[in-house]
Amino acid sequence: MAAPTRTPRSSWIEAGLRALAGGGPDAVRIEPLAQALGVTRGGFYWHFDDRRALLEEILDAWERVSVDEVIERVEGEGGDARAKLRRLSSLAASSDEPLSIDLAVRDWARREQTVAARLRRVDNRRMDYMRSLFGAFCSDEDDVEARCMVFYSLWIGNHFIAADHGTRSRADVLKLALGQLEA
Amino acid sequence: MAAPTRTPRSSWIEAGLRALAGGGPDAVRIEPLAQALGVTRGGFYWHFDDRRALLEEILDAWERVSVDEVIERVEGEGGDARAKLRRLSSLAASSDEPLSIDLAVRDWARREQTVAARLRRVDNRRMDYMRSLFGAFCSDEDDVEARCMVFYSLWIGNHFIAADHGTRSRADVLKLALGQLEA
DNA sequence: CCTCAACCATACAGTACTGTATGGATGAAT
DNA sequence: ATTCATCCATACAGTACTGTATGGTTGAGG
Repeated sequence: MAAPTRTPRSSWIEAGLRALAGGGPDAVRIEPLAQALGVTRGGFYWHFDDRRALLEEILDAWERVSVDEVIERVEGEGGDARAKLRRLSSLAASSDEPLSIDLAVRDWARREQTVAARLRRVDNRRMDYMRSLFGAFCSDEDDVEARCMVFYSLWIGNHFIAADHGTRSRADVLKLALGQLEA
Repeated sequence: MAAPTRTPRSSWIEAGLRALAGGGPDAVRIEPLAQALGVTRGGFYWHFDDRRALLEEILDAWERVSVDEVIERVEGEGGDARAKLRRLSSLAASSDEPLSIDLAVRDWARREQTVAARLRRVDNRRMDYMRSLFGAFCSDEDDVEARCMVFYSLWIGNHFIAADHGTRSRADVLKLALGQLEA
């Protein structure tokens, strides 16, 4: 082939993902991205048609890993459904970058139809997984659906809610709430 | 006095609130706001120092009404705690503009400390109100706290989650989940 | 009718981008 | 050594704002 890619597509997408996590879609701008990568915009337009195309690929990348990554980490260590739910909830409570992207996409989806469609696919696949976990020890279908919604709402809501809980920590309250779901 | 204000402070703030609801803080720009109001930016800088000052006042306005408005509408019609909770949840499920602002502020708070502080005040006041409602028929303090968190997470999560529920509607699932909280 | 506070329009300079055009530079493969 | 795909820098024109300066315009109160 030819020379090794110094700043390949993936670099732009990764930088874009970081910008999205940090400042939302409006913060994904080519000039700052180039600066962060230590180059000029010269190479960007060789890889991508325009900013819009990058945004699409950023969402592609997010959609591709946002479900599998989570499920793999939970399934990898075995255990029963309850153990997996506990692992899933501790994973959801962590505040790393993938989660920040998730939250940014959620807000973005409120104003862009195409983003909403992707979020819907992701949420449906995650919900399916949760259904399988709750379904393992819960026979009533209505009950499973309700528990999934509560579980997922706590997962997401935890990061969008800023309330204090007096003497208790947020983790304490989450533990209490999630305890009910395992019964 | 002098001539009546044609485009007073409040008009700019209201327009800003609408822009915030529709496109987040980055969409609150003076030039488009002026266009929406049918004027030029001329008058804006008579009322406000700069864009930042408008953003502050927008948040002031939101913070001022976002708690009281909700509580007044729930308390106004009387009934017991359970009835109030049902009214509160139906109010939270509606997708009007005040709620859009709420969601926009939540995402905004993730990247701005000053916004996070305001959100915290609002969430704490709302949480206090919910505590009083759940506390009316629920003696265990841990239980009250957990129920508040679940209730509020469903309230917020409902709008940030895009999953489908098979044959059930979102409203059905919410009803099921909230039913548990009233027991 | 005059005044003055409140408001609005216009013009200007500046910033921070966008996308396009063009001419390199680099290094593995031949 | 040459080629060629891959990547990068620079320059340009254009857009959409920002904040400032300045000089109207408007209409109720005196």
